[in-house]
Amino acid sequence: MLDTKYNHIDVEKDKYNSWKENNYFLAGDENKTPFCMVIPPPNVTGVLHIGHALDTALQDIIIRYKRMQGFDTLWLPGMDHAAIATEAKVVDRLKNKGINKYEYGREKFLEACWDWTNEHGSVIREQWAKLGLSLDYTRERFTLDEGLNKAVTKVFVDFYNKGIIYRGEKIINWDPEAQTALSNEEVLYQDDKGAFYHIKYIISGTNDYLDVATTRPETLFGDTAVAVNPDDDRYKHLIGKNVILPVVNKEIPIIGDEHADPEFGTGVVKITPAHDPNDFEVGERHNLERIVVMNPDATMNANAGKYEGMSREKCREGLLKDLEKDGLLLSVEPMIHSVGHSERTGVMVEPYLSKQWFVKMDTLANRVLEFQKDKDKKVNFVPERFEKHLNHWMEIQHDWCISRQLWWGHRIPAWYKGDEIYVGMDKPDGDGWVQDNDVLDTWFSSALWPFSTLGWPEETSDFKRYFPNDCLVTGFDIIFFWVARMVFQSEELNGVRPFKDCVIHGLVRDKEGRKMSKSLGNGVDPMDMIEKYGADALRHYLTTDVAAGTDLNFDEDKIKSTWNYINKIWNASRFVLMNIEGLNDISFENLKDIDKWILTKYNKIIKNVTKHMDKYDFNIVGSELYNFVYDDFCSNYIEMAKFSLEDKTTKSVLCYVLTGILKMLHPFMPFVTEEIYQMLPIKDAESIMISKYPVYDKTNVYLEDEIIVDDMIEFIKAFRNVKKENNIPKEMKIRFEQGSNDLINKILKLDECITSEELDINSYNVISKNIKAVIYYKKEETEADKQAKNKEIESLRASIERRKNLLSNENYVNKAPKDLVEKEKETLKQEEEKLSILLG
RNA sequence: GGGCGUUUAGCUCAGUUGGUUAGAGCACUUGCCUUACAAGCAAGGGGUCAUAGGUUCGAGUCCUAUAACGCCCACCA
Repeated sequence: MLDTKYNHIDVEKDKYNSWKENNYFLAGDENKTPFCMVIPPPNVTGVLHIGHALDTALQDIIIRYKRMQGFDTLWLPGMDHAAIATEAKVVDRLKNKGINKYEYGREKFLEACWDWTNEHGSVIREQWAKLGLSLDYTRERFTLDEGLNKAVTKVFVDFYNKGIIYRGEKIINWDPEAQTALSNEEVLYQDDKGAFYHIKYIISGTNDYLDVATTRPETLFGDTAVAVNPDDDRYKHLIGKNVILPVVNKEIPIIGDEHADPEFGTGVVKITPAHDPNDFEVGERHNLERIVVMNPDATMNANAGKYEGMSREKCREGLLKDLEKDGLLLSVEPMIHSVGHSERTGVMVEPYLSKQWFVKMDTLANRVLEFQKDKDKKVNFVPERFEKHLNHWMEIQHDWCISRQLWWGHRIPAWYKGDEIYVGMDKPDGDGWVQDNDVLDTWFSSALWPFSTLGWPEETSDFKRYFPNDCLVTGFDIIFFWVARMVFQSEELNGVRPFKDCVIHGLVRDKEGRKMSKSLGNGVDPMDMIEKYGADALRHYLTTDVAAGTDLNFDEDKIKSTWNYINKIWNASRFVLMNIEGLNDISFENLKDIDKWILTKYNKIIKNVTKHMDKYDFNIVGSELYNFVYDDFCSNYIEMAKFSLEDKTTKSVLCYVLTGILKMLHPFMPFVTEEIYQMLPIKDAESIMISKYPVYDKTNVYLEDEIIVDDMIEFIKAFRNVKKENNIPKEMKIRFEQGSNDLINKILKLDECITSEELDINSYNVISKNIKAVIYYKKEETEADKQAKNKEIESLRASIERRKNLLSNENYVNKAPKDLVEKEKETLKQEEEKLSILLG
């Protein structure tokens, strides 16, 4: 027998391993229709956070639902090597041991990375188990494993041969801390305090000057021109002349270029082609020299003259002083401007001229935009609005910088000998070839994840069976990083979308709505929550609290109340199990009104739940089931069934409906539902997770009987209300004028009422649709009672008035659905009757 | 500058194709240890659905404008 209290620790112990050992997580039943999802591979940098718990719980709900519906479900696990993130962690770890990465050497460093990966990988696997995720571990992959490495290399080589991947010298985002290039997505912009520094650039051979405004004076050493707009009347006569670059004292030309906006600043722009992407383009148009003035660590190089070796900040300070001394600093105008920072290290990103590898985006992106117009080819976003995010990103079409100056990752399959480049799967023949030192952006490999994990580029049976995937679940914050790239890669390499549906969820924030972060210390460890309330409560809370796609403000009190909900389910099950011992088959003979009533409600719930599960509307499913469990099943059916517990039909219905409830709840709360399922006397499977999901059965829908019991419930509620609101004493008598009912007597314990005529001093009417009764009791009507009665009469009159108006409105009667109008008429009739009784 | 989201009870949030009196949890009031559950049960209080217009017989829901807050993208010499 079950304990009186739900104990999540006991319930969740050992179940996961038994599921796993029984191979319930395994895919591959060829008799079934395949359904496949791949997990967004977590970084091996650390442990899972609450966002992972949400993300994976959603996926487990989908996969368990589909599995119970009879699909051959594959949910493929794996992890991401997370190039820059992991490398930073390992560098730190070595640093703590007094080891420098470069002195340590590439090979040994990579070994340290693998150690890290193995340690954290097993922690993550333990956490997946705690969460109850039904992942097929026989197919687990790692973005840096042999097969995926091969896939990545093949894509690189093929793309190079097709001209989609190229090597070029361009301005890229440089992280001076990690000392690597970054993609645009890895740069976060934030508003910083800065200033517009107005500097005097003397026009050669005159005493005149141009007022050049800049936010980055220290890049002055790389200036190779000054630009004005060719249509700017103030300056256009100067085009072709030279100015003297301050401090450096060399002549640079004044050029005319559209880039100079006459409306902005002074209308004069210094051009630094090696340190600004716009200037780079201007430089290309005018064939200007590119002078790099910084080292990779963002200290100034020899081109900065006496400032060589200083940090960019120190250089700026010194330079401004010198300019001021020479009278060349005209003014300093404070301003707020947004400055790019590295997503990973947080330092200010330096636009930096450098030779890198790029993916050419235009063709790839345009194909995605085309596919999204075709309903059979597009990725269906849930909620739909996120499709706009994808399309928008595709329209921007910045080429993707994919090389990273790191060691941990897929090494670029390019070899150099003098000016020669060779790109191929293996090292070229002959001596003197040196492989590119760099590795690829970690997202380059995860972009292939939906198919590389299934064996691609080999035509494996898994690939043929499970690709394209059916669904992918992830947060909106990585649509650009990951979803977008999977989509264009798959459409280029396979000619199809990588997955049919893409379910997007929001961020888990703290209670105040702030982003969780290390610096605020407001993060929540999902493992702590599991310890305190169980994975079932955590999963149900995270996946049903807010509407799809919106952020969730984490509130521990709500998990607590979810625990209470589970305790309710536990106790309802306890009651059912206590009363159905020995039941060995389900019999629906001689169904009573209440049996028909609950079966009808139950089937309606199945229909609704299935519909919303299919639309990934889990919060709606959650509240539908919650209301069904509390109101229909516990408060009403169980309470009414208590008077016919010897009846086999009652036992059958209790068992049948409870089983269905457990099954529909199972995807959300796998552990407790399994625990209870195992105790049922009648089961259709050895585990609930491989049992059959409930199906709507119209032969068990009885609309007439539903109305009868609904009416009884309404009456019972009204009776209790009247009794309480009017302070009616226990000594009373009740006389039914219509719809007298044994069950009502029992539930309201009316048989216990004293029936002496002496009580006949005061009376009160209780009516519902078809049940009418009068309560007689011995108590003088007080002033408060009278007032309450008057208040009720007033509100009834108002309601009748409103309804009469509505029904006399021809437009309403003609246009509104007929059954609705009928209902209104019915309600009006009742209200009028009630009023006349009240008025005596 | 462009786009998106949010605004509903004291707090956190639901609200499906427009349709009776707008829901839940927590908090609050009152009464109950009614042998499934006191971490519970029963009954109740609390909302001019951000504002202003419009469409409609009917608007929390659709349209237009405005405001506040949040997010994304672009630009920022």
